[in-house]
Amino acid sequence: MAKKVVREGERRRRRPTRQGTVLSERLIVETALRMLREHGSAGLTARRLGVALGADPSTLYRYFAGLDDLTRAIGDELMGHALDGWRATGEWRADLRALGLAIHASYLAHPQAAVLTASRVTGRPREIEVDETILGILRGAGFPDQDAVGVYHAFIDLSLAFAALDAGALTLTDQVRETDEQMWDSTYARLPADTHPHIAATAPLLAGRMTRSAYPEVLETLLEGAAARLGRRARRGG
Amino acid sequence: MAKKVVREGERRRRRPTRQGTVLSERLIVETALRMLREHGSAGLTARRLGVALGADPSTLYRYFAGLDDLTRAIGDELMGHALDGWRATGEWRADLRALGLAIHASYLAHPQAAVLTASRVTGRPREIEVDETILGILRGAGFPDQDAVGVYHAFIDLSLAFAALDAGALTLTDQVRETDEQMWDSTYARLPADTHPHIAATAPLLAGRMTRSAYPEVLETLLEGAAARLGRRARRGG
DNA sequence: CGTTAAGGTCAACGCCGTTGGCATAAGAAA
DNA sequence: TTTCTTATGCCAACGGCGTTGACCTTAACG
Repeated sequence: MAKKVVREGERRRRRPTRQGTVLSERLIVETALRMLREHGSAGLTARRLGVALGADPSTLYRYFAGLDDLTRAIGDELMGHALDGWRATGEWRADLRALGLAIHASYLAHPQAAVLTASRVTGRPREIEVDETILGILRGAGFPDQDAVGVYHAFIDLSLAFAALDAGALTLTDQVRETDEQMWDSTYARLPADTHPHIAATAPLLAGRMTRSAYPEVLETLLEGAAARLGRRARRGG
Repeated sequence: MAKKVVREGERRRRRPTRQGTVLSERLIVETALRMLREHGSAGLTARRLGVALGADPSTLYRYFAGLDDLTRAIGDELMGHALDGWRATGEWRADLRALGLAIHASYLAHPQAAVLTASRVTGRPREIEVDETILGILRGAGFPDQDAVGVYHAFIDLSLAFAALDAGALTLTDQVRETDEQMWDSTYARLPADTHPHIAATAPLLAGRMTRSAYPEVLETLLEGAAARLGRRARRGG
């Protein structure tokens, strides 16, 4: 077996597989992401990944301690994507909004991966970079450390939580998702007004709204709250 | 095979299994919840559930179309638990806060189930009951339908999203979770101040905060925002 | 150029969800 | 009470899974 995983930096011998591919951590993660996108989260298996790479499944254990370890690497890759598509403007509220939406979008672009990784602390480079960036924005905006950490915590968990929730909906098979979405028309819209007056009264509004994400609005509310706190503190002359 | 699932209401013959248990949808769901709690989400398999019930695994297919179907039923059960431990007071903000925390707590009490079900629209009775309740609170508080639906959407998705996120952390095996939590001490606290000044400056605050949920604070922020909107509308004399 | 061990392959283990076929006893009908 | 039907249980099997240990092969270092 793979007694021990060699870290990417210390890897020396790059021996091609029988089918000729030269493996690397990066190649494996990218291939896994592609498979997730194309075949869904149930579509990523060690065996299939092996076939896609042109390598024996057990070879993966030379690079990752197990699928769980691979999962962390995938999560970090998503964080990296988010950061790559973001630029600082110096205006804290706009920057946080943009970064939050970028993280959300990056995860939703790979829903299967998002579901697997959103609740993990990877401690890998790109994740750390994101955290440093957020804290920098907040402290730069004048939030005292205590508040900065509070807003950071709310911000990152909110973003990941919605990423996972919204991604979860996307990972369902087409058929199941359709069933879920039609629930608003088929079940909720037909509840009689005498037993469920409030749902009945708002059914059309619900059907129009519940199939898209509440994340942008909630994020805006959070930023609004943070701005208010910052304002109060400034006015108090803290 | 189980050609067709008989719905609970139409079930007639209650034949005991070889080992003497008399099955029912309810018994199966409760047993599944207990297994999830005791053995983790990887611990719930059709075979093990069969053993726990004293029945052949394939018998489950007489009650549920598959594990996915069982999953929905489990999710609805969690919603039921939340609602059972909640009482209305008539003060909308307190009521929503309590209900949100009850939902969050109910899901966290069964993290493995929460992860499986949080992003599903089950369309089952208890879920519908929760939705009707929330909409009732908001409309009763004077929110016009458009706003009520908006706040409802943010509220329920926020609560489920955090339930899933926080539950996700709890579903990790003890060893993995410890690794994740220690990350704040082992990795983040040791980042040098010259490369990661903001993390370095706030490391102790981070370590103290990141291992608990941000949900209560974020929920409060959301309610604050909703109250503000309601106040503005009232002052405008809407 | 010889040695070493990294990094491949192979075969096997014990799980998994699900299905088709079959047996049997619960409850309706007589 | 007996008979009949069929709901509901059981069994055996399928193909797939993650992971492991033993074994080969060859790239790279001295």
